[in-house]
Amino acid sequence: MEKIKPRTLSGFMELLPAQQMQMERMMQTLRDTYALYGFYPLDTPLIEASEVLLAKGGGETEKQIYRFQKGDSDLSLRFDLTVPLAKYVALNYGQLTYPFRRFQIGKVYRGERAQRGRFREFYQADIDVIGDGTLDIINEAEIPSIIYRTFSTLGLKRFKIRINNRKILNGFFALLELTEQAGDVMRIIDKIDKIGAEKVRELLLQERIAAEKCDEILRFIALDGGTNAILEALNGYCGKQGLFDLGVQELTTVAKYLSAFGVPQENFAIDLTIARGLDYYTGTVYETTMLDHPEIGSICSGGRYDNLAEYYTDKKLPGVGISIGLTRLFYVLGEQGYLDSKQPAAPADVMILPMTDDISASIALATRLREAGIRVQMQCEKKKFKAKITYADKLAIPYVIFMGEDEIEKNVVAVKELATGEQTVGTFEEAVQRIRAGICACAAGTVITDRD
RNA sequence: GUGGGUAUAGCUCAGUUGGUUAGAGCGUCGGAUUGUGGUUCCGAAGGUCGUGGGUUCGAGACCCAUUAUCCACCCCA
Repeated sequence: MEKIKPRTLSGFMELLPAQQMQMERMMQTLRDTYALYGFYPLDTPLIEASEVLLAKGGGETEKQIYRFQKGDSDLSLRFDLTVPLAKYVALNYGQLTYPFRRFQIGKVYRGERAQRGRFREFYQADIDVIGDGTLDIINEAEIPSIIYRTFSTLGLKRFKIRINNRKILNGFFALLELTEQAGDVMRIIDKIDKIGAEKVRELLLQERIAAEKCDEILRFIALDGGTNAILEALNGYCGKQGLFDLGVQELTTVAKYLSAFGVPQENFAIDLTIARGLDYYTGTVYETTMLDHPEIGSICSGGRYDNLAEYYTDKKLPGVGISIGLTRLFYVLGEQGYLDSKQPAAPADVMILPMTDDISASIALATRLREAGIRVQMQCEKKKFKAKITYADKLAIPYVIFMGEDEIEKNVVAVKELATGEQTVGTFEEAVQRIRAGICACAAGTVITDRD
């Protein structure tokens, strides 16, 4: 019979078992960290009615969405977690308590061309806080502190959360009478890291923006010298434009509370070039990059939006949130050699190797070990001894317990640590103790090995 | 959507200006070694060279088409 060649679609990440273990650990770290800040977990369908997902209409998302027909239904795969959140909140408005804090880790789909670090199916890990009518600015400082803790817990050190406020940019553009082109200008200046100031100037000129205004913009977004210096310089521009002044005030507050939340100076910075392409952000915007790998681009971004669910309800629902591109982050970390290989990603702590025809004693032992919280795998295939122990070795299972006639008769447990070859024979309790000690020694928190 | 590259064993790849029977490393399986793995040694299996057509006495190689895939742009996590 002709075989069909197995293949995985381009842009879809599929991992081998050991890598998947690392991915799962990373996800668990995110869940645990988010939970520390009092967020509800949320899960929503991968598929939604197209009219719901595309309520906003137009633009890139419409081109990139996976859309299909099933019977008479027009359906689409979600392309982010924010739109489903908006739908969810609008739908369950009356049953939620505000501010509503939720986190969601899930796959999203974008039908664009795959490339390095760019996937068509990928995980996003989102947190958002949604207010009913109002939402305090303090949330905009808390969010980056969660990013900080998340990345720190993962084991990353050399990253920077860059912050800006759209009101400042919009206000500034208004001062230059560029309100009409604000969206285009933002998209262009957002690229400055990648293409440089000269190119940005060219692109701005192409938008038919006067040369002196281009220079004004470039001079403004280049403001630098640390948080305090930038805030001071921004104050110099105040008093001419209401929105601008409000933005400066917000940014000042966010910067102040960021420190209070314990984010170290070296891990955040005000950066007026951060604009974010998406046009629904209205205030604070975030972008997080790895200092040693700026070419990767943003690994986490988000911001403040004033009207989450405007396409579904008249209720005003302001929010602030961030999204970590988990698949890209994982891919990039793996490629850069950051993923911790010292921690073997074993599916079990111990493998029992029965050597008798009747394996009842081995089963009983496995059950007792599992009750003690130890992950156990039994190797009961009819294979040679060598094959069985090789199996444990390949899976990086650290301990093997031999259950032969001698051990059963004397009611002892023979534990061998594969890495050292050291083998001990003792009571069940001694075995548990030894295995537990071994697991603890290598199971401390982090997933990533960062370089200082 | 635009531009460029690649397609040979399960994986990574080599294959000379077109010339007999298409190779290596890794992996897999068997053996040395039936209650002690990793190393070593010996052996084996595994390929209609992406697909279709063309040029030629002769094509894995050259040409055309097609599909897949990668990289970059657009846009984004």
